[in-house]
Amino acid sequence: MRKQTKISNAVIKRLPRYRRYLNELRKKGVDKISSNEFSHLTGYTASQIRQDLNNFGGFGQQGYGYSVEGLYNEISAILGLDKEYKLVVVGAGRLGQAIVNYTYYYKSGFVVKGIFEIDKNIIGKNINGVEVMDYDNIVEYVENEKIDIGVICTTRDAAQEVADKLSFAGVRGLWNFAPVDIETPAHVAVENVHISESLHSLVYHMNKNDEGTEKKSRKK
Amino acid sequence: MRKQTKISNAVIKRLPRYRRYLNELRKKGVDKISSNEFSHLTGYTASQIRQDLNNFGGFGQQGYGYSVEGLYNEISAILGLDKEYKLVVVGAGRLGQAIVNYTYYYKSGFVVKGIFEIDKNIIGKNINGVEVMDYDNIVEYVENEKIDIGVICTTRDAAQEVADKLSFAGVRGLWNFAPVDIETPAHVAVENVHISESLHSLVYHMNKNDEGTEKKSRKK
DNA sequence: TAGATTGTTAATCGATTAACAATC
DNA sequence: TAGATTGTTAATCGATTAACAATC
Repeated sequence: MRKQTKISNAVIKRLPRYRRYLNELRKKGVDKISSNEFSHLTGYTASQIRQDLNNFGGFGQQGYGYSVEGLYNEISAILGLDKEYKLVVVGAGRLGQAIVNYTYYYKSGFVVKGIFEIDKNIIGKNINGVEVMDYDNIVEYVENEKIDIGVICTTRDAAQEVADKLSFAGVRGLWNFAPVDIETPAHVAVENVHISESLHSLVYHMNKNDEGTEKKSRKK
Repeated sequence: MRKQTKISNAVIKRLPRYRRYLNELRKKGVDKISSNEFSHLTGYTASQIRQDLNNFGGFGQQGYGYSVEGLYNEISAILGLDKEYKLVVVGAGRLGQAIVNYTYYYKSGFVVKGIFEIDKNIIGKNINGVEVMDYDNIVEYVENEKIDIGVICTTRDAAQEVADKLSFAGVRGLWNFAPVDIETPAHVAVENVHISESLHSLVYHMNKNDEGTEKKSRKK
């Protein structure tokens, strides 16, 4: 069904970014864009944009460009963002709460069905309209509610065990925020988000910027 | 001073990961490791590990391997994680709170000095021991306290303006969580963290996993 | 010393960019 | 039609892997 079976991950990582810019154009009422204009906007070369898109099909029209709305929809479909996904969050700490909140506001298509906790003091409470439930009941819940994605907002030490439980219960994907690399069976996709690593790389670039410019670094 | 002036970003992005694994080894009391053993642990090839490290110097010893503690310290120094950084967070919503919390627990070397808000109802409160201050006073504060890093936890629409203000006030780096790509002057480093993009890529891989396996996807 | 493992050069692989014919 | 811009092939560039001599 696909033109090629193997599409490189570098390409996949660019699609959400293309989509984000297309969404903004769409909201501004722009209805067509050329790869060249899109290049200026996104910072990717026109060649790369066309190359990337043509992994999935010819979405443009020669002499005209791409339909903003059309391309937005195509990319959404490629990523699977034209469907709805049910999530559970494990861990009701500030990070878990932020994710619930974030998903609630920004992400149509993603519905947080429940938050699971081991702390009995929090169980039964309500975060942004989502019930905090007992972690002991998570397997049953995930099975019954046919949950698609588990979001891991636990400590590092608990994360792999939670991942195993969720995989066993039948989730199709894990979105992990604990600072470990989670391992999953082949049929369960996983995305390990290491927020602190981006901070480390920021610090590296900060210090590199300053190299040899110590004198003029801070005005006043 | 550096062996090469230009080290590729791909290399830099791997360093925090190396460092994380080294830290775990260190805590377990392991004191030496070969590139081959480290390869099994991290998933990178031994060749790549040695290649990466030799961008910065010869940290190993032939016939022996690398000192875990020593390499951990070297990588920390390369990244600049042997110094302290003062941060301010802009936006005291759940995301801002989560970052304060996160930084508080996980990240020695990063001190959140203040959180800035426009909402008068929140100003004056206290989050994890950090005072919520009036956004109107941010430039003065950043200048006086010599803040290194600004963390942007605002809405998309406010983000660039906040970035401009912080850059003007003299921060050396911006860690941006708003769903836009922030632009900064050349002397201000920036890391745009797009959490939702990792969710999109997770969804792609989830659906790809399921392709042609619809029949056997969910047991029971 | 012999064995092990690094540091480093050379070979391969993959991803990006350039070029241009196809076509709207 | 002429002009513009895509889709796609070919060329280039960079990053990863393999190989091995240096050396602890």
